[in-house]
Amino acid sequence: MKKDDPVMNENSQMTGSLISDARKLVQSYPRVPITVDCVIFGFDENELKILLIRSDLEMFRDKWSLLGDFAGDNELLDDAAYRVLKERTGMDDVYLEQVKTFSRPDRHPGGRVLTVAYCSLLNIEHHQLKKMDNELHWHSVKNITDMAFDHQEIMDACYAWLQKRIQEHPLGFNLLPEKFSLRELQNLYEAILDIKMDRRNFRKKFFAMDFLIDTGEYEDDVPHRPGKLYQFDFPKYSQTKKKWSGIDF
Amino acid sequence: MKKDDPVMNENSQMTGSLISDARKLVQSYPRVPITVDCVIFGFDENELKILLIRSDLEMFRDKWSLLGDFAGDNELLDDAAYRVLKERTGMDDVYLEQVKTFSRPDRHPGGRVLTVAYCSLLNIEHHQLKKMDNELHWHSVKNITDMAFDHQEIMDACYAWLQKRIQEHPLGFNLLPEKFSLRELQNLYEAILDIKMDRRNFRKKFFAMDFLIDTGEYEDDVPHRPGKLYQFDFPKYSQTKKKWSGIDF
DNA sequence: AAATCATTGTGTAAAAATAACACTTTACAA
DNA sequence: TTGTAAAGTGTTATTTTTACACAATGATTT
Repeated sequence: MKKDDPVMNENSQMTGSLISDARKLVQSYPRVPITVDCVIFGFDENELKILLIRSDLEMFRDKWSLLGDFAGDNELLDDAAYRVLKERTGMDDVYLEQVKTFSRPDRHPGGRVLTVAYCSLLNIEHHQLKKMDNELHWHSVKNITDMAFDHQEIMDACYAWLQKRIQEHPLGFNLLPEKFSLRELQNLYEAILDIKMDRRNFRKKFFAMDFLIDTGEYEDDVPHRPGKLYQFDFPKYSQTKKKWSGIDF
Repeated sequence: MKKDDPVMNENSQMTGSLISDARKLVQSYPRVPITVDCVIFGFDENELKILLIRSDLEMFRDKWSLLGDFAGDNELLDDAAYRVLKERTGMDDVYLEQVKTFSRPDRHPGGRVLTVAYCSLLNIEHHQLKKMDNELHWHSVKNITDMAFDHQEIMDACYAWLQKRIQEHPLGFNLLPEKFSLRELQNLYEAILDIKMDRRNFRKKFFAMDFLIDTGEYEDDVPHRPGKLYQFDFPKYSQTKKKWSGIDF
């Protein structure tokens, strides 16, 4: 690839000569095992939760692990992450986004494994823990310790990503039921951002955005005055392309 | 890894059994060639530029390519990206950040190659194009067509990333000389965001942030009243941890 | 030396967004 | 019927953002 590269070979790029056999070039590259790891967030009892499984590695015997798997041959990373989600939660159509790739050579005890972290948000109520998977549990994000591999670092990165992202994009709704009260929505933001917000200003803000549809329905099962239930108007939102412009460090 | 996985093997995870040989497990994973690709931005003549090289693949004979290389065995991806930068630009200490990983199986004609995109910002004046690399050129971001591989997509992703990032973090200064005038700074923002800004408000904004150090020096070589030169106070900035909180879709 | 030119540098007022803050209403439970 | 817990609602002060115009400066030209 460059003149002084020790691993240079006949297929490497050289000024002035073109490579005709792309396949041969690619075959000369080192190959690395790739996994995807999903940081699956849920929201329950006013706490942000994350879905973890006990590590299946002897050396991480009592540690918790993100849900992941290797990427299959010719499998898109997004597809691999969806596959993991489907296998573990039984859910389709889950919010999923790539966050960051981690490459520390010593991050896996079995040798170099590169992992691509995904952040996923789902409604915890739609998800039935499989009985067979009794090592699969929801954990309060605040109480997590003892994670396998570099999964703490990955989780931290995804959590920070979520905190930022939720303020600029309407993804939080994926953590709630389709119909939700404003109180639930505010609890969600307060839990994720770990701050308290003024209830009146919070409502004003969301009503002003004008993406909440009043369903006409009310909360049920609450031991006090029930609140109205709303839906987020995703179609309207996606038509409304917002211009972003405001420098602020 | 899961009960119904067709590629399951003796090392796969199974409920209730622990894997003792991590190395063997990892060896069972498919391996993929990994590259890094650097989207190197520069700023010159009030335009945002990107550093490209002619593709060395026969089939992309007349196309432009990002600067990249495969990741070496046990090489951190960040290190690989720094290495590419150093080799191509001769520069150290360049701003660099991972943006996104691209995995389309058909993105490389030589077979599956995963690439991790990095965004890099440098002061174009500090960089001398090597004579030997006469296929290495700065291109105005607005005029780029005919890129090899999926490099247009990668560039677009990095450009969008930059537009967003520059509004929230002080990275733009990496594109300017150490000492710069407010006019240069504004031109930079206007070029990157592709908008016009009010000069007075722009100044007010930056002065209010209070991270600009007045060097006491003035522009030179301008055919009109010279502007003051400023430096960005990175140390002060990094001590000032800003709290981010404002929902806005 | 004077005039011209291009750009720097500066302030204010109106508008919009945000933050602070308290009481009445409602449904359920006792 | 009363008590309780949360829903629902409006105003004011503060801050931030926007819009907008003219005098000062240094270099260049005449």
